[in-house]
Amino acid sequence: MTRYSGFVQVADTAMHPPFAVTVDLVVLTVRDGCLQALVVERGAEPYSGRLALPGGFVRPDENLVSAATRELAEETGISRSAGHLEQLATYGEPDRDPRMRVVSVAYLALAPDLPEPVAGTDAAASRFLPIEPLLRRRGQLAFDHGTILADGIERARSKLEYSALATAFCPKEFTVAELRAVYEAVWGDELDPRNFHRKLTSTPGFLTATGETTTRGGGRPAQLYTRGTTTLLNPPILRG
Amino acid sequence: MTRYSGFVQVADTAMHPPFAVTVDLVVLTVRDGCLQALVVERGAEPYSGRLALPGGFVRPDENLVSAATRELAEETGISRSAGHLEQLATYGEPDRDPRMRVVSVAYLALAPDLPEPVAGTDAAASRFLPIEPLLRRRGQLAFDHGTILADGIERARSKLEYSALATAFCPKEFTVAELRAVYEAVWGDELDPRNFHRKLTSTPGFLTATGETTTRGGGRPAQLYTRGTTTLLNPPILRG
DNA sequence: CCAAAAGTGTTTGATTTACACCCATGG
DNA sequence: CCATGGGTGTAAATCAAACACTTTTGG
Repeated sequence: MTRYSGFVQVADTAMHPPFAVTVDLVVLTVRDGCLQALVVERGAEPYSGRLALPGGFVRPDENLVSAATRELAEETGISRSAGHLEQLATYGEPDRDPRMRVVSVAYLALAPDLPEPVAGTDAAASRFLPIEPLLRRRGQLAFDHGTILADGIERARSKLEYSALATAFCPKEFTVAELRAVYEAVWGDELDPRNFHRKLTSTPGFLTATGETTTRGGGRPAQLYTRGTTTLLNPPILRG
Repeated sequence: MTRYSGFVQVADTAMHPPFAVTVDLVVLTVRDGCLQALVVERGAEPYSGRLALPGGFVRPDENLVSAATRELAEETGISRSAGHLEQLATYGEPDRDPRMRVVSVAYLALAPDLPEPVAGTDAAASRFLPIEPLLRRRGQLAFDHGTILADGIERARSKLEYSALATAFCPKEFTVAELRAVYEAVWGDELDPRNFHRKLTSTPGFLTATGETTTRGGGRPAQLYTRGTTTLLNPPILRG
């Protein structure tokens, strides 16, 4: 099988081996009290029928973030403005795709719980699944996507500890208890509601009170907040 | 100017735009009490005569770490075993190289202070320069290497805070004072020698005493240590 | 009024900081 | 014996965990 047919010819006459470049996405959300990841079922060879991460080829005149943003919108309907998007890592083992030499730039996206992937688009084939079974069977995922998924989850967990990233899983306005539920879902640990509340509200610039309250959790009305300007949390929520 | 002459033809008949893939290296060391970065002077267009980061094309059957390791050895004589090497980020703006579409995977390397780059090799053209002037004139660097360098330094600083990475700047055996000098060089801050000593020696598994002592710092002989097995430091050296 | 969740105050123990002090060497 | 840096002890200040207690809603 011909892996690729030639070399890229550039103007200075040097010859460089050609690569295809893709972006792959680890999209995480918190749903039903647990951390879930977005997967698609592959419809074509190789790995037809297997679960894979959403992603696709980078276009000739598109930068990497744009490609990731575009794929995210195409496959989930999530716009860049909600949630959070950051580069994760790049994967380039020569045999990671049996067809040809593909280097994949992986992105990590954190999104609030959405109604459902938008039907009638590519997103129809995509769905959120709890990460525990996915990680246990990571070898079943297409390509090296099991590794990419594990790396993305590890990154998300470690960044949540000492940054305001958890708010990316919440809707625009949220209560302290909703934010706490995110932390508890990500680690499985229980946190003391009272100390958690004090810690976050006493960090200046971390949360911005809207002045509105809600009773959607039951009980006494809770203050609604939006993300503040401070992104770093020092010391972190969980201590090792 | 022809940016590239064609498309990569793969066996399944799909056509994908061809990219060249390179690795670029941010190599840091502590020398003369300050953080320094390895740069080379470019000998060819584009950016001839400008300072650039060491790096080069990824070969057809080579993975990304191997390419980074190879370039590091070729340009500095540093072997993988000394120091530390990790992936930093990937840069893929369509116009970052005027010749063609190049995606560059950047690696961050931390190395102990070496005698000198090995002469008679590619390394002859490379040298360590203090990071302050380089960062001030980051716009002068070839391609987007100013951005890559800044990202690498930021990553190194933030990882040093809460991990054992600082030992990568030290020779195999080192004293607590030598390790403290690394932290002081990286941030410019002064740290209390006594509390610093207590903190590191009381973290189990962080440092391994060799039993040997040295008087190379003057004064009372200091215990020599090697890196321990524990990589994480919690809480970190510097508090925000 | 009761249950449920939000939010505050206070106690206790751990951690950090600052700095006094002793130790072991070279000159 | 003195200067130099290595290393230990300790008290005061700060911070975090645990939990009793008050507040404000819905039913």
